[in-house]
Amino acid sequence: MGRPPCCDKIGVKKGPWTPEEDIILVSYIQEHGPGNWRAVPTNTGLLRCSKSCRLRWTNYLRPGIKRGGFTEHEEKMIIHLQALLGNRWAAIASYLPQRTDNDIKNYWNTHLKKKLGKIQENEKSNNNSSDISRQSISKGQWERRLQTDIHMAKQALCEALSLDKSDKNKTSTSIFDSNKIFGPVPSSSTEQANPIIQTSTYASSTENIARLLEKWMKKPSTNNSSSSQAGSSLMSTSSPSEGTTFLSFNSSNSSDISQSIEDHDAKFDQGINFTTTTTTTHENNGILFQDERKPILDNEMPLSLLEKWLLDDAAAQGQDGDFMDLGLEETTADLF
DNA sequence: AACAGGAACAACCGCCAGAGT
DNA sequence: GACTCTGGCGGTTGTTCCTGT
Repeated sequence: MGRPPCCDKIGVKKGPWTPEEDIILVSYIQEHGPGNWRAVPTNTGLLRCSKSCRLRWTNYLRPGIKRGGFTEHEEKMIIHLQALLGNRWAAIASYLPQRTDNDIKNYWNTHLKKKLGKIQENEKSNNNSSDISRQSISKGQWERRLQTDIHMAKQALCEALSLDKSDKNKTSTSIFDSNKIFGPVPSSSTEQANPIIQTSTYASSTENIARLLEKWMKKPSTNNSSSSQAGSSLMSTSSPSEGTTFLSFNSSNSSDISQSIEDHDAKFDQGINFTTTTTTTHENNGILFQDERKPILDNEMPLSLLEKWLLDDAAAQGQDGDFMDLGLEETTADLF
């Protein structure tokens, strides 16, 4: 009946990981690859539960993680994505390939939330009612636009897949669930206008968000990604195994590592996709590592496009401004 | 130099959906 | 179909570091 327990709670070590534990874990994953976390503690002798091993790997040891201060560019992306997606840190992190959801969550809670709070207080104290009303109007506009585009996307997909229209009445078989991805939509007349949104389920992957948003993109971006400082920040961390595509227990090869980051970022900026499990041919002290950077899925727009959309005031709106002109621009503008 | 308070971040906790048996 | 576990996620906590007094 069922699976055996992943670990017994007795004798499980808690608290900060030691460098020795990190090395053991990295060595094991290097040999067997990530996954099957249940087997990790038993096979490595680590007195950690499988969950702890997984978290340590995904949040700290995984190659390609960028640590250190967030750039202004990343801050803006997080703020916009948070406004759009809510506290769906994993979804937000999928658009910041070198950041973990935990990192983004922490950064939001410790930095950005406070910043935004202060700004909102300032706005309140200024009692700028006209701005507030304009914000709410703009927000309604982009929500409607969002729903409309979801609707259109669903229709297009239904046509493409030749779905039976009767499926629209079945919540379990419909395709999109805007509530799941975008959070509950405020009650408004748009619910009637787009009833499908209420009753659908979503394919539950962030690339779908990108697909939905793709039509808002007007032109390919030439933006530089936010990762230009990845190399320095990566190597400045204390963990012996931190790095990018390739891990090294000594950091003597930092120039190679930095170069590797830059190479990847260059591809990133050019919109060239690479996948989660791309095995690199780079060798460092005879050790091969798999590239575990977050995937750019086949149907996902290049990150830079999304960044362009997020950061370019005019990218997704007309001169009047209808989508991103939701007060956030004003709000976030004060931040920087 | 010592202390207090706040900031930053790593890690844990609890919940949930999906999958294995 | 029921039960149990895994993996993922978001929220929260605990510890360490930093800064001001």
